[in-house]
Amino acid sequence: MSERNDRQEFCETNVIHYDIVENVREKMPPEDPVYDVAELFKVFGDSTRARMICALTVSEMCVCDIAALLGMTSSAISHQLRILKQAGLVRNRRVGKIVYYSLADEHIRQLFTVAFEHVTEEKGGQL
Amino acid sequence: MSERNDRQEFCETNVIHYDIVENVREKMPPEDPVYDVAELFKVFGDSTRARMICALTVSEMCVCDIAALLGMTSSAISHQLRILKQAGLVRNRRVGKIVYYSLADEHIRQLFTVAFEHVTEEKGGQL
DNA sequence: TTAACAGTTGAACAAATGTTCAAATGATAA
DNA sequence: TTATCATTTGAACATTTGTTCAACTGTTAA
Repeated sequence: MSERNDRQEFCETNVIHYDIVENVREKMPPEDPVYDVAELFKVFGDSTRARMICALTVSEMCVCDIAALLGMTSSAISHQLRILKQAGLVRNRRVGKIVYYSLADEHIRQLFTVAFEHVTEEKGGQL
Repeated sequence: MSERNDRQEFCETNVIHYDIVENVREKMPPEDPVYDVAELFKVFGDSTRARMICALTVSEMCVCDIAALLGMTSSAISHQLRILKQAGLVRNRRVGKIVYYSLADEHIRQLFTVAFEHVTEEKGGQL
């Protein structure tokens, strides 16, 4: 996590395009939410967690079932579920010994949908 | 990156809800795109890169200016721009000594917009 | 040619991350 | 109670990752 950085090299002291830098500084979104967004994407940015989220998009599932579906140990899944829970992305409910997990927010589906559109369009980027 | 995993513990051999697991297995998106999506999110999931993308949302910028704006060295920025370039998220054009970078795709803005909505709504998640 | 400088690159290093393993909970059923 | 089992947890480990530093391109201008 990059915090403040006072280290200054060469190039940094004399900005080339002062007007552009100031313009962007004014108009770009405030710092804190950007860090939160990065944090959110970081949680999505692991293939195991991404697969778990895709699975939970279809149906509520217990730890054991997710582990079976993805071919991993319950321990590994549980660790990742904890991360998803802390990020507020999943909810859970307990029924006896079994804990069912489900998606906590509709934004998640939306983000994955747009991301899927992006990766399935074969490099047809528009300027 | 989690590849295949043949390791089986206890819980994995006897799936609790066979019907649910099979249902999800059928309906969840195919494997490969999910890995691509995770890869995309991983690129977004670093605060430096996220800040760079937010800056480029406002205006095209050169390496030096981005470094000045974010208070980092050009080297660090250049390394990250390479990652963004490889992911197909930024384009660049050279004008003399200066290299200008800009966003390559409209999906990026869209993804960040939705992500911002998510993080700014203070935990008001709907079921 | 030479000097200056924007940008890139590779090696090195510290910090963060995901999985495994073993042990511990917590709930059910005998 | 005891045994069983789904789940959680913490420590350990290997791997990945971001930044720094120094050296190197490539372009401009003297």
